[in-house]
Amino acid sequence: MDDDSWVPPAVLIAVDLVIFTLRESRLQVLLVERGVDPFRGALALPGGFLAHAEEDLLAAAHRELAEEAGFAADQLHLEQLSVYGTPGRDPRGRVVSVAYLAITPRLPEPVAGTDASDAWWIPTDRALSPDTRLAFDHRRIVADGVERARTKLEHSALATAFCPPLFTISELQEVYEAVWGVRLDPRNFYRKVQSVNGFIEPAGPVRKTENGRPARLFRPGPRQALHPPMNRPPEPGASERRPI
Amino acid sequence: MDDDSWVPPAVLIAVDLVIFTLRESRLQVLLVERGVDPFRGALALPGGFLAHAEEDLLAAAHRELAEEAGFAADQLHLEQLSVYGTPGRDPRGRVVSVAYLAITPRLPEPVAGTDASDAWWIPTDRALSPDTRLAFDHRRIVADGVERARTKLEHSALATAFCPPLFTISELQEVYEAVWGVRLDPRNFYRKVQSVNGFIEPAGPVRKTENGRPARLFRPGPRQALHPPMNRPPEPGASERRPI
DNA sequence: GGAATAGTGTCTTTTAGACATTATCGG
DNA sequence: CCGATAATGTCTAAAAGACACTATTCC
Repeated sequence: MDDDSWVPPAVLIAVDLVIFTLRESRLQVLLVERGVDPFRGALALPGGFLAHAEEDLLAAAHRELAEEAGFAADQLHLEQLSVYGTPGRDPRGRVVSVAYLAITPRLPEPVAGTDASDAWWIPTDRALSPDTRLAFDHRRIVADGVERARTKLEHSALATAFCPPLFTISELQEVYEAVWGVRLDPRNFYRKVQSVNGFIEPAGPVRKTENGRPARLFRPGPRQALHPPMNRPPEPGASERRPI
Repeated sequence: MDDDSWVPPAVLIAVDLVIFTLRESRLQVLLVERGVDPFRGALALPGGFLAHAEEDLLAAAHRELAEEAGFAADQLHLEQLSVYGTPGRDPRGRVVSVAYLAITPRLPEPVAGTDASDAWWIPTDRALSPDTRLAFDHRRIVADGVERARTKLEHSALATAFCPPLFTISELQEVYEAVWGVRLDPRNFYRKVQSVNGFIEPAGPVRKTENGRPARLFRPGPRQALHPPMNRPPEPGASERRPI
């Protein structure tokens, strides 16, 4: 196997961003239309190659976040999702891509300062449908991101990242319903979410108007990991419970 | 930023393996003593560079698994843990390393067919202690692996991977106690583990001897994700429960 | 018999889930 | 008043946790 002339192969490193938000009560992902040729015209996740050999992966992700989606550097929390390095995944050569997950509160219609081609918020179920053509293996990356978001909602305070700095419990419930794709009982949700340690805390006796009775406002609590976790209702598909 | 002469930087790709097992009722990790110069003499995770530019990441991990730890190719399940690519992490240059997690049942004393330098099973708490010198950022990788194993034990049937094909409920409990670092009530554990869907299933009316009453044998069930999950006791550190 | 581990039963407390009821807004 | 949403209360069923007890082996 080894001989003296062997040197390890060098490959290209890319970062891809799965940026989620909530719009129209649906989980949506930011996609850009590719203007250059591998998959020109197809939708793709924001991302790109490392700028130089000394650039940190997370720094590259933040740079792409600013360049392609107009988000200020540390405006958003980025979390590593997974790595995608199958040899054939990029026709230009061997590319290993590190995917990052980011969450943002509701934003004004299009995306702020898009540098490159146009960027759109696309509902994840539409992005994942076979009708939508996504570049590279980005359909799988989006699917992994959705799955990650779903489980993180159970065990972490991630849901508050979808909300503005002050939010009502109904708004928080909307996040859970959209990401999990289920309906939850507002009364039980109300109780549950307040019984979990430092998940959310009251933000003054302030209130807010809309249609019915004004709701109290809350802000994210100090606790990042939720104990006990939020309970995701079981999928109706599989038969649960032991036979005896 | 862009100009026509710019080309993306190429970096070296490595894979590192976090291989866990249970020995002496403790969670242990496989480490090899480095025989070559960056960190020569220090302990490190098994791993290495891609063999060639077309090698798949998972295939590279399996190859290293065989070369450095003597495990047959698909004898062990590998799962991606995380990526480590901080610019200074390898003195030889820019290296991005993909870490994989693997679990193996108890094995005979040293490691089977170690090709390279010597390999040892080291208890994770010792590997993570400041006294132990680990190469590169491998202390962090081991720490991430332990954390991953802990949470996977809650929600997946991973614990059975620590056990031989047929095992007793006590043996399974030993896994949970070692990885979580807690004591569990054998009677409640017994009930709980059997009430979770397809987690484990009885393997004939067979039995086994040791010291007291013979125990029934079980084999891993079909279910990979556990519903409901196993409950990890809360750390005694933080004050739990809402104040009112 | 005793020591040791396996397995069962029972009780109490907590939690999840279903759902009635009251409260506070804008008309 | 009505409609709408927020917030609280109440009941029931399920699950978690504590722990007594019985069962089966070896000595």
